[in-house]
Amino acid sequence: MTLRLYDTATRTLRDFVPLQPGKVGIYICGLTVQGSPHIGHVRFTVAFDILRRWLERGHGYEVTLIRNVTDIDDKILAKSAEAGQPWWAWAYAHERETADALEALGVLPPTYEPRATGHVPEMVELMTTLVDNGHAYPAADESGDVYFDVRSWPAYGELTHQALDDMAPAEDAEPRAKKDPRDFALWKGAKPDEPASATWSTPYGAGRPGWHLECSAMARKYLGDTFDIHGGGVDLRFPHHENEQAQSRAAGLGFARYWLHNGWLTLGGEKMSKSLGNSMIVSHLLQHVRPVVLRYFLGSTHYRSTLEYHEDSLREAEAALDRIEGFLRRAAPPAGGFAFVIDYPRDFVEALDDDLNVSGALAVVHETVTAGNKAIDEGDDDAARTAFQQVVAMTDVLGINPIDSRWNAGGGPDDATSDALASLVEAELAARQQARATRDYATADAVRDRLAEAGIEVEDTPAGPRWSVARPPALERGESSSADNGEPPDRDDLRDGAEEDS
RNA sequence: GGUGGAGUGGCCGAGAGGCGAGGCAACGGCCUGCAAAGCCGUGUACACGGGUUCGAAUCCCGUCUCCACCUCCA
Repeated sequence: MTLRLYDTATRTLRDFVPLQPGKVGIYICGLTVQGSPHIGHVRFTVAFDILRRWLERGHGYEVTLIRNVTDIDDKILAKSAEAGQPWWAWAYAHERETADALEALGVLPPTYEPRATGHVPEMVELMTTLVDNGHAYPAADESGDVYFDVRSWPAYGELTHQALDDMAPAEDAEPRAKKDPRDFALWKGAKPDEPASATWSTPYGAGRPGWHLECSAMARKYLGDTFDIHGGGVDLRFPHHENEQAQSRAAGLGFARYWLHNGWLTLGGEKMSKSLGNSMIVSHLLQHVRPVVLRYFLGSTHYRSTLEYHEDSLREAEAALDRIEGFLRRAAPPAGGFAFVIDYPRDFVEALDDDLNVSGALAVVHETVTAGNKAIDEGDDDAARTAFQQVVAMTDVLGINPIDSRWNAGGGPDDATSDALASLVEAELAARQQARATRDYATADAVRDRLAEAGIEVEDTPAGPRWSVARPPALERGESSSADNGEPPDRDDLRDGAEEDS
């Protein structure tokens, strides 16, 4: 089977053929660690995590995944100054928070996660190449800025299919010494009010890197001059990715062979932004909902589509996931286990190979769950076991296997406590069974009610009663907005849309 | 002005000329002492107007609406 991916550079579905057989290099633009990530910020990590898992598990590729951390930029400097902290402390705190959120969501760590500030020499080298070959120039004023000369690169605009003359020129707050208003900064000269720790010296003066240059330099360092896939959110297509490609190719590098861009998470039909307050911050939301439920929601639709979040989204995700989990627990393998065979249903493979159609893949998961439940009802152990294996294999690829120990590790009672609880519940259930045997249903139901009050759910099955500790339901209706009560809005909430940050 | 994306049933969401993806919700049934879980069934969905076709949600023409990007947003 061939994996086909939609390449936004050519706007076509292309067969994926890696540069080197058996290996795939992927660069994804990571987050600028200027604040706490909201769920819109992390959608792309789930989307590309599924791509990575499918390349590895479905196709056997060895994947090198690079996701950078932009740990210096205007907003980090501004916000840290406002908070009275060093910029690097501010950046690191949010880098940690982001990493924790992604870890909670089961996003596999990238092969390398380079920080921009750790790669200044590589950036300066790239910049020097561009100045030397005439595609970049130091600003004529004394600003210390270095600009890319878009007029010197006829292919500029190629990635996003725009003609240079049709682009609206930037309305800079302060006029800059650019040859063309569309020239973009490779390097930003140091400003007097900025901390000295935020500047590095270069042949063109002291300053700090521009955003675009970072990614070109880091992609080259870890993936080579030419690599397979470059991914990111659609908003990064222009200017960021256009600029990356222009500067890298102008420097003689092949750069990315396929471009993948993911769609938005929307709320009320509009792009999620920070003006929502804190309710959508991943760490806040995870106080109310299991990580696997949020992961299911974020990964439930095609990566290029917008994904609409509404107040019932997480409850729907939880219900769907509970159905899958219910089947896996019903079909739990014998204590001794069995030889596990990875066996993806054909339709599942076709769905994911078709530009990662996760909705189609999830449909196969649910159909397999239905077939498995039916097999259990009919006592067809072989069919039930096959379905069990398939559902585990498929949900592992999507990162939503509800019985994966990663979702259940930590936070629970220790073994001794669990054992004690089990003996108490089982004593109660034995009494209830005895009552049921003598048709004393009042007593039997009283036991069940008592257990329910303690948070123990009981289900009668042909094999006898089963019990489990009930979970609190995901996010009650409206809770997402009330979660913010009493908290002052972010400063950004008070600004207009042009200042929205993400 | 330029460049993209999108309008599918109560909701979320795939699909892309003929067979109603899937999930959530709802209703009915089977099973159950009763529940729960599970299974079975129930919907006449494709923004609007034309056209092509034996057949259009899907192709063509036109219209409307929404969203995004256009120099540091995932």
